[in-house]
Amino acid sequence: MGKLKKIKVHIADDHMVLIDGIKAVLKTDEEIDVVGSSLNGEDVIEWYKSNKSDVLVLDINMPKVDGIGVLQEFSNQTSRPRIVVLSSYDDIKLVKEVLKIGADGFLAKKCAGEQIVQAIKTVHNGEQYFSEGVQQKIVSLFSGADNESKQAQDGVFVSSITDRELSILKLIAKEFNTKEIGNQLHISVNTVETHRKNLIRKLKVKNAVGLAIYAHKNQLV
Amino acid sequence: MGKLKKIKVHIADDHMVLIDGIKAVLKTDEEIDVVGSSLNGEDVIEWYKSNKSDVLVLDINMPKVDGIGVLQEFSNQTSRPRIVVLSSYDDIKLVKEVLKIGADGFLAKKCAGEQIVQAIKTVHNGEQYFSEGVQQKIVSLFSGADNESKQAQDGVFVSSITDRELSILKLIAKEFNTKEIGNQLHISVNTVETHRKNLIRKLKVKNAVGLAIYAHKNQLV
DNA sequence: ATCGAGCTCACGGAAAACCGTGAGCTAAAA
DNA sequence: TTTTAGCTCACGGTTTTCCGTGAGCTCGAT
Repeated sequence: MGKLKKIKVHIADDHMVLIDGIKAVLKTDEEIDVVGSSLNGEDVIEWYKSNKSDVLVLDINMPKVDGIGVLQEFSNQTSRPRIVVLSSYDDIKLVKEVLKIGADGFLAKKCAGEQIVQAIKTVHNGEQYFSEGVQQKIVSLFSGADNESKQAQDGVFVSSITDRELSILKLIAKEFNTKEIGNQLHISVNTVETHRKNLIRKLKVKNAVGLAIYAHKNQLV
Repeated sequence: MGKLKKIKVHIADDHMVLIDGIKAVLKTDEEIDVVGSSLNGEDVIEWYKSNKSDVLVLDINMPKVDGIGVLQEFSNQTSRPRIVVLSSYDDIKLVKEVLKIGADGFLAKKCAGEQIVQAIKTVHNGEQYFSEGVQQKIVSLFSGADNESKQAQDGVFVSSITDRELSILKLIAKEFNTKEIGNQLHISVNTVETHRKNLIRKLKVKNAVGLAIYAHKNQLV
């Protein structure tokens, strides 16, 4: 029992049912030890100020500070845990985003419980781990013919939206209209319309409803 | 071991991680036995054609047939399991909806794992179970002064939307505009606008974006 | 048999969203 | 230092949404 140096894991998810569930699953594995858990991003950051773990299982959709925020917090720290992102959606855009800011693995929640064990061990071993559907999507992106692959990237990898656009996107997804957004941000309605226009183009949706849906799917609200 | 007649439980959720997690949690309880699980509503209905359980833990947001659909399927059956609805959102409107069509309990996913054990035992015992936040909301609705309570009900309990309105709502949430919806349903754009108007009024939102958000929050898509 | 709920449709006007296009400013990157 | 990316704003025209109001039809409940 004292022989193995267990992998210390911290779990962050706003659904306590899921945390308790994952804990119960991981308890069956001898190499893994759950040393902490958090219900929101703020608590995660707080926890790591006075504790440390080898791996962090991180949900994207959390109150206060979300998974993205936590990743950004860790991004300029030298000593940080390996991070497995947990998400309801296996959205390739989201995968790209979180990889860019320091995630080591990506696990869709639809995966079997056993996979989370595998994911933790894999990232702890210094490799990257992706659940099946994600893996396939990534591969298919780079397996296309040369001329097609560039277009495919244009189509799938969104030219990332700017900070300002993100603000507008969030407000649109909160049911505010152009005039109200302009007032809140102290900018002209014309400017808001320009941003909305660019968002619609970049995110390849048809209208404000599409933007709101995108925002909700990507847990921006 | 053979002494206790265990409570047979079936779990339905589209996230296998959650199923495996709940299974692991329930395994620690001597009175409960997980006898099956499903990843979508169709499988749930299929399973119960040749099996039975005492309690069904049912997620609302599932592909193919969602939790609502499963409840409706059970609603006119004599022999059906007690049902605990599991949902990401502790939306009082949703609670009212599922209770009306036969749910026995309502558990928000943010609850602790232990609560699911309690919920299963409670509904199996013939009582209703609600997680804390939901309980509070229900109580607060009926604890108000007489003159206020009626208004409060008007505000919180939505005058339920009709089947046709639901169809339109779903299509709006899929980014279709009025003309497209009219074509798909073979009705006039005027009619679609009427339905949309009534939806905006009934759901107390400001515009189509609000409708889309409502639809997504309530997992109608 | 009457009543109400649900679905259908129409019309007209106001408001908001949508679209293209062009352009000035600033700060950071090449 | 030149260039680029991001934020800002304007304008005119088209399309869509929003809103009130009224009305006919059907079906099931009272």
